[in-house]
Amino acid sequence: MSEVRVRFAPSPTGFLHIGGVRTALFNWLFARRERGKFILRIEDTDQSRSTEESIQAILEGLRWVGLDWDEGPFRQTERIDLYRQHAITLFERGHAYWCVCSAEELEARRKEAQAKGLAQKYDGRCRERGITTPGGEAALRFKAPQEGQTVIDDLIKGRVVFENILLDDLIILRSNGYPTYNFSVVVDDALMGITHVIRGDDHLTNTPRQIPIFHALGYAVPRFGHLSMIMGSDKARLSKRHGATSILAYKEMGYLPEAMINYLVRLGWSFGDQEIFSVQELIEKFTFDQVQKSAAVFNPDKLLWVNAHYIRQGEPKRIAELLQPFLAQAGLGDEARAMPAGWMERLVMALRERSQTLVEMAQAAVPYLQQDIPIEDEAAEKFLTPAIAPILGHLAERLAALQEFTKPGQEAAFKEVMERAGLKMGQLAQPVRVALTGRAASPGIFEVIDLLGRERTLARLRKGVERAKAARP
RNA sequence: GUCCCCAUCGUCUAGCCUGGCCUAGGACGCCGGCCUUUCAAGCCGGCAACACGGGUUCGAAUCCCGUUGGGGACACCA
Repeated sequence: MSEVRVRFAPSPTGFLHIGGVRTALFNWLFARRERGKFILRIEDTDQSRSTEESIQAILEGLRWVGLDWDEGPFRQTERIDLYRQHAITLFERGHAYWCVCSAEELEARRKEAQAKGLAQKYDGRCRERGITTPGGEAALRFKAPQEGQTVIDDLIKGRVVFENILLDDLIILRSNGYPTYNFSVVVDDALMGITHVIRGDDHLTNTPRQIPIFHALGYAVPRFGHLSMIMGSDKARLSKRHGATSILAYKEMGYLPEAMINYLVRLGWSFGDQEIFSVQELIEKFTFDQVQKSAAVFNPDKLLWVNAHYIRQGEPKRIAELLQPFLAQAGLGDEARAMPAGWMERLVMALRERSQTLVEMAQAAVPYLQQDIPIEDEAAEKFLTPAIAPILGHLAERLAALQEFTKPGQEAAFKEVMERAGLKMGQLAQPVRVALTGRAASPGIFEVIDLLGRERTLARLRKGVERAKAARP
């Protein structure tokens, strides 16, 4: 049984987007499950549009989501000679011919054909010219078969049949000596021993163009699997118009890589009713026959839910580490680092049930890290009233008098103050919450006290008393 | 225009291959409730779909044909 070899072959003409990551993920999962190889190949033969920056963004994006590759990254621009050699071989064997039609002529003919409602296909006028050594600019065209059918037994779509009469004589070598996509892919897939070509749906019609090239070159044809596209809420193909589509943008928005993986895999693949999968589980369970044939709409709300799930379930220590850059961005990096060991983990445990992203968590962390906190007007108006001032003052006294500043003592203090004032927990806790955090919503009040510690708790409580006294009745 | 792919709640999907167990299940979101020191989380409940039309069959979400709708491809881009 030969080894499974799959590849992810992005073109570096922009950032790595969500759809690309999903394609890479399905390839990677299949490779890992089959104990095969996952190969990374950069298709940068478009000189004018490829950038080094894009290449780096692709590598960084893949690393972030944990899709490690076994071979590569190979770059097609470093393999140009290989393509030329193969192209010449094809010419020598009579499978290709020189074409001297200019790009302008071709464009004009194409437009004319379109206007007349005819097939937009090369008319083959250079096919029989038998040019052996082109004088000026010339491109090499592949002689596509014009009879019979090309059948694909697709891993996902099933049997797909194309009539060869529809096949165009594709240019395989441009007049500038560079190979075109449909040719370099075939040469690389063949030479790299790719056994399964798993790629986007948009390549399905390229497949019947590529298969004859494999044949002409005398190489084995790999198996193909075409994944459906991911669309935006307007059912149009996902693009910049739909907001963040770069995988790294999600990192910056505070999403966890495992959440991205989990969400993306469920976009088109399923395992019964299960929603949450660890990567290990995915490797064990992933199969192509559970991959959906139809396109899927990207749903940001569900991604958010998955992310919140992983924030809640994650190791507090790790979440705390991942949170650090977001705190730094909020100007609280130094404060966070100054906290005693284990404190950040307690903070994470207190905030994780209320944070859907790390950005949200960083915002929620402000009252516990910042020295002076603003008190939201609406919250103060509602809860820091003159009537509550003496009661808060009393609570501050009781807390200050505690021998040990621990939860049982704090609870006793609250209880005593409540009884004396004839208040219920909610009536006391809300004003305290506003005084301590400046907000009307927060983790449990004793968790807040624990995070703030004795000094800050007492200071903020006293400050709250002043604010309450000064409030309009 | 030509060719190709696709079609279950608003969205992701189970079920379809191997018709009856489907008065179509789960998840996100939404609505209501419970819990409760707030907000969440959690739990319980609700709303909501087999695109349409023919066939095949005792019986079709499931098989076949057509229609409609959506997507993709038709470059010296990838």
